[in-house]
Amino acid sequence: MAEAEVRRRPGGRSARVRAAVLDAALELLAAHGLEGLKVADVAARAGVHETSIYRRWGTRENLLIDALLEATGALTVPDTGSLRDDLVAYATDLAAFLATPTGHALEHTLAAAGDDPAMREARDRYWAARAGGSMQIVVRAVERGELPDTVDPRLAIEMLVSPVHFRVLLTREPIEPGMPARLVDALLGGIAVSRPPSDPAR
Amino acid sequence: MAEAEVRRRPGGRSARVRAAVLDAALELLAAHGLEGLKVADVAARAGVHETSIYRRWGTRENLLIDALLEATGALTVPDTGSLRDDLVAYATDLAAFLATPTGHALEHTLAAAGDDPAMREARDRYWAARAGGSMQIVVRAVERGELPDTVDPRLAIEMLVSPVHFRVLLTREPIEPGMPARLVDALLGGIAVSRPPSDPAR
DNA sequence: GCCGAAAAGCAAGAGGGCTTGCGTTAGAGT
DNA sequence: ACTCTAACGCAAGCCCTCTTGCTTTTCGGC
Repeated sequence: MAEAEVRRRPGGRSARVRAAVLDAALELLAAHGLEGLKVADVAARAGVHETSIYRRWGTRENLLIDALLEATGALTVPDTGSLRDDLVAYATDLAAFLATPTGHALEHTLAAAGDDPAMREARDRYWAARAGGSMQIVVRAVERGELPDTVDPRLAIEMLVSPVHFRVLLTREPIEPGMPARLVDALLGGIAVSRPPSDPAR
Repeated sequence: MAEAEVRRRPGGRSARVRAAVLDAALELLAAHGLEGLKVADVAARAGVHETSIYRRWGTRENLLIDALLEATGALTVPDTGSLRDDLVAYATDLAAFLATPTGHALEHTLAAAGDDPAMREARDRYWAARAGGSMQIVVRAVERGELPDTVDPRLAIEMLVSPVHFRVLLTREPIEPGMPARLVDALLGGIAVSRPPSDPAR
C-alpha cells in the first residue's frame, strides 16, 4: 500500500510535489470532509499550481484514491490460534477503520470510482492485498484442522466483511459492538443451528 | 416504491412535469449511463426548464434517487417451501437486478448519496421495504421449523445479500452463476462443515 | 367564474472540475 | 559543466451543477 516514495529520488522535485500534494489532500480531507475537499485548496496548501495536480492525477477522484491508499496501512491480521477470535478481531478492526474519517472517505471513494484501466488496477491491487492478508486467517485455521480443506477462504472472508461494508455504504445503519461476534458465529456454525447465547447486545 | 403518482391530481401540471422529468431521466440514464446524464439534457427532453428541476429536486442526486426508486419494483420474494431454494432464488434475482443498468445506477447512487434528512428518510424507507420482504423468507422457514426461532432474520438476510452488493460496489468482481448457491450453503450450514458438492462452477 | 397560492418559465451568474497552449525551471544523463 | 527533456507555473476558458430574483402560468377552493 506504500510502495511509492522511492520513485525517482526522495528529494526530486516530482517526489516533493507529490508528497506535498498528498499531505495537503489528507489534511484538508480530515478538516473539511470528502465533499468539502477542493482541488484548488489542495493546490494552494501544497504550494503547487492546480494544473500540476490535474496533469499528474487527471481527476480529483484519482488524487483522492492515491492519497487514501497511501495513508491506509494494511489491517492487522490477528493470529490468536483461535479461528473465532481471529475473525471477530478482524471484523471489529475493519468496522473501527471504516468509522474513521479516512476509512469512511476511502470506502466512498472506492465505491464511486470509475472503471478506467488505471483505476481498475489500483483497485484490484488494493483488494488483492486485503484479501491476501485476511484469507490467512482461514488458511491457518484449515492447517490447524479447525476447518475442513473444502472451505473457500475468499468466500468466507467475503461473507465476514461484506455485511460491515454494506452497512457503512448502503443502509448506513450503525454497527453495534456485538455484531462482529454474531456475524462470526453465524458464519462458522450456520444459521440453521441455534447459536450459543454469546452476545449480550441485542 | 411507487406511492406517488396520485399526489394532487393525475393530470395536474405538477404531476405532468414530474412524470415527464422522471421518464426523461430514466431514458437518458439508459442511453448515456450514470455519468453521462446531465440535468440540462433531462430538462430539454422533458420539455421543461432546468430551473424547474432544481426547484423541485434540489440536486441531481435527489432526482436520480427519485427516478430510480420509482422505476425499481420490489424484488419478488420467492416462496417455494424450501428455505434453501428461496434464498438461492432471491440472491440470484438480486444479482441479476444489480447487473441491469437501472440496478447498477441505483446501487451507485445510493452509495454516493448524502445524509440530509430527506435522503435519509428515502433511504430508510427503501431498505425497510427490501428487508421487510426478504426477511419473510427466513420468518417462514422458522414457522415451518426449518430454522430455530433463535435466528436473527435481519442478520441472515444481510449475510446473504451483502456479498453481492460488495462485489458490485467495491471489488467489481463478476458474480459467477454458482455463487448464490455457495453463499446459501455456507450461510445455512456454516463454513465449519464441509459443504455438499452442490456447485458445478468453480 | 374569480382569486390567491404554488409551481413553472426565464435570464443571469457564481463556483468547482477539468483542459489547453505556451513559457519556465529543475534534474538526469553524458 | 552542459544539454535535453520531463515536470511545473501561469492564464484563459469550457462545461456542468446549482442559485437567485422576477415574471407568468395554472390549478384548487370559494
